[in-house]
Amino acid sequence: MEKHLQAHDVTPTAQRLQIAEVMFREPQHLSAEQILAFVKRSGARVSKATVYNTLKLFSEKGLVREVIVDPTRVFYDSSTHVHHHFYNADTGALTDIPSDEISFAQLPTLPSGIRQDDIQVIIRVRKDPGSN
Amino acid sequence: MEKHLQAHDVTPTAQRLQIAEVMFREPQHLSAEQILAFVKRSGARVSKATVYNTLKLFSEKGLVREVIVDPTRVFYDSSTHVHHHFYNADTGALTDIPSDEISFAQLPTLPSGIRQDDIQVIIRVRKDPGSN
DNA sequence: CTGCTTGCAAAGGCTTTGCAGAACA
DNA sequence: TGTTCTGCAAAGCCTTTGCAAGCAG
Repeated sequence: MEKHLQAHDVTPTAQRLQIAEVMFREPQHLSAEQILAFVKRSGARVSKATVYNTLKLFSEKGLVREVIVDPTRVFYDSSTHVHHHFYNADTGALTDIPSDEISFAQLPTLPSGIRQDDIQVIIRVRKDPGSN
Repeated sequence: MEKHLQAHDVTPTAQRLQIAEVMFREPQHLSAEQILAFVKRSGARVSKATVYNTLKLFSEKGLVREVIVDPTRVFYDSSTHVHHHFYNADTGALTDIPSDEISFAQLPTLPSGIRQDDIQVIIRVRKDPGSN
């Protein structure tokens, strides 16, 4: 884990390692709040500010990916490879779309001088009212 | 315009018409703040709360579409048909991807009891550092 | 009258910031 | 010793809410 951070040019401190531990123990999507709770639950002492600082640093360094899908909070995705999401508007749950279930026939060309940073497909779903 | 609101089951009040006027005079993406500024600039008296209430109502009634792409604010899109966006992370500008430039080869099947609410492709772009 | 709408100000929730102390090289 | 990192509390920003006054049918 220490090597993983260093490989991304992130100095591994105790707090960063604890946050990384939570994020990378399995592929998942967590809000800052949830990450803070998990880290504290594991017995560590980390402040909210450090969680935010660290997540920002991680996303700049390519360790995690920000998922902007809920106007009230940012989710951090521990999988950085390109993949897409279902967002359940009823429950707030964010789940991966299996990569073999979605693909593009055509993608746009970018204006010159512009680089693609990320592509995200978000399929917003909710409970079918007819199935109640 | 009045008919347009009524057709979507929205009682046309003075404030709602003024907001609709701004939103629908051309296809565009605006934040609540920007909409408030435009409405005021046009000489009307509308409160911030009413702008928020109205945009929420409009999006519930399918008159506008919320675009969640910037963690700090919601954009409202006056085009409600399915289409996708470039988001310029440097400038905050949101622009449409021409619909003939993007298409899917495959889309996922949804779990039963779940209905698709919306699908959005967001291509986040930024200035190419190599082109400076 | 009765219910919906508006507006002001206050409250709320997430995130950032200022700054002093701690940790590290 | 100098730089980076951490943490607390306060500040900031966008958005929502409470509630009284206004309006419409």
